[in-house]
Amino acid sequence: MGRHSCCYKQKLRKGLWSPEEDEKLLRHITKYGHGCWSSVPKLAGLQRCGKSCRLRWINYLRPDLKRGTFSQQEENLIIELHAVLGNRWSQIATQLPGRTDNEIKNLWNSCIKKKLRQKGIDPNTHKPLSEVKNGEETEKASGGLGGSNELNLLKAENSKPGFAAPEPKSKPPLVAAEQYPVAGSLSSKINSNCNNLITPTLSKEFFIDRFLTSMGSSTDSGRPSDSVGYSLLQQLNYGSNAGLPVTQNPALWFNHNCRPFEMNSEFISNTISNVSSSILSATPTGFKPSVSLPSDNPSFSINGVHYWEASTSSNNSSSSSGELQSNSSFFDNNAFSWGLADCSTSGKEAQIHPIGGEPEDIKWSDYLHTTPFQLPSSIQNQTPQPIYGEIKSEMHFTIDGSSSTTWHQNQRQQQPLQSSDIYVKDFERLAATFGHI
DNA sequence: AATAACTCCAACCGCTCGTGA
DNA sequence: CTCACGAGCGGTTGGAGTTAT
Repeated sequence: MGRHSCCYKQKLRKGLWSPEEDEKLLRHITKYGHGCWSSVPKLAGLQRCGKSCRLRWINYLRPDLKRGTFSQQEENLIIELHAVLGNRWSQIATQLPGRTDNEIKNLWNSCIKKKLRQKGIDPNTHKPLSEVKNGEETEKASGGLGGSNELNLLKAENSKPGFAAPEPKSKPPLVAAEQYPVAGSLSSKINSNCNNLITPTLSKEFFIDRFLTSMGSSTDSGRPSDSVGYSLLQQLNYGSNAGLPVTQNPALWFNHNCRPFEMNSEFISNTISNVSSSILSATPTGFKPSVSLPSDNPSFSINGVHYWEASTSSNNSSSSSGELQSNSSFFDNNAFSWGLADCSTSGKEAQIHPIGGEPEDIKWSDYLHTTPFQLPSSIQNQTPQPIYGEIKSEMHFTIDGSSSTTWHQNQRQQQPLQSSDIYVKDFERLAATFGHI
């Protein structure tokens, strides 16, 4: 394919961006917005292609970027999301406000992968390495689909007319419950639920895949694609294993595109408002299917089917499948610490440490259980910094380029935002994602 | 001190998808 | 329907910085 057409027209600069270029791009976008990216370099007076400008803006200049090293919690979230989403970096990035897909991808490739391998976990499949090896041998021996009954069944099922196979860009890996207690509980739960609802033979990967595919199509139609929604599915406990009145008709749960409840942002947001003790104090209106969410009633209904909301027990992530699940987000459950070394430290300094206990380790449950009017005082008192001032203060460059060395050093010494600032942004993003801002 | 090896990450490349003519 | 174009995504690379020898 070669260079993009725009790059042929004139000799365009490549490589690292200079402070002057950053300044030009920042100034232009601040003033006019980016509009059509291909016209940005021309209008901003840059010898770059639009694509390069876009990338620079998204990955570096954008004002809402969180800078600095990834927290342990962020790392854990990435691992967990990767277990579910695979290499869908952009989707993973949507769950880490202020982080870019590129940043996450780099972290994964340079750091997390290595750590997982050291822990004996295959980063691609999230299974124990020994198991993966055995699996590969089995696959070689059987030839093709690895001799998996689930996969063979899936193959057979997919060959039926009108039963389109999921075709994700990159197939989400299997989730090893024993490795990731929380993610494992997710998949086993959806597996359990799907098995009960549809057929005991279809694999959990199949449903996860299909669900993710449908979530992907949500993105396509302008709605947020969101694994929080996915987690909420789990938390909703809409399966028969809880002794709930569920239909045996799978179509009510997954349509042929496997879009549960025609889940949309309104649904998710209202679900959150229920699950999180009315974080957004929203009255559910105008979404379908109907979800009635009386705030003072520990139950809710979807399409007329009534469900009971379990009491929150954030400490028990290993509750048996027969119990009502915690209604807190699975992100709450920090029981899934693998004791990975902190990426922010060098190999020498790397230490195994548990998650939690750090002041900045605010939990998703803190989002969900804190209304916008009841934010922690540290957050309430936080005065948002002027976004562009923030960028400039970090750059410290001069127009004449005389301090480019300093500028480059500063690039490497990006200071993390105040955690409370970060979480305010996180909260805003969460709310925005779910359509309440 | 020199330099080889390694790490990290910004940026590029190739591709797909969506949209409008 | 087809084509052209732009946006966006994920994989890969190049180079700057760091560490080891």
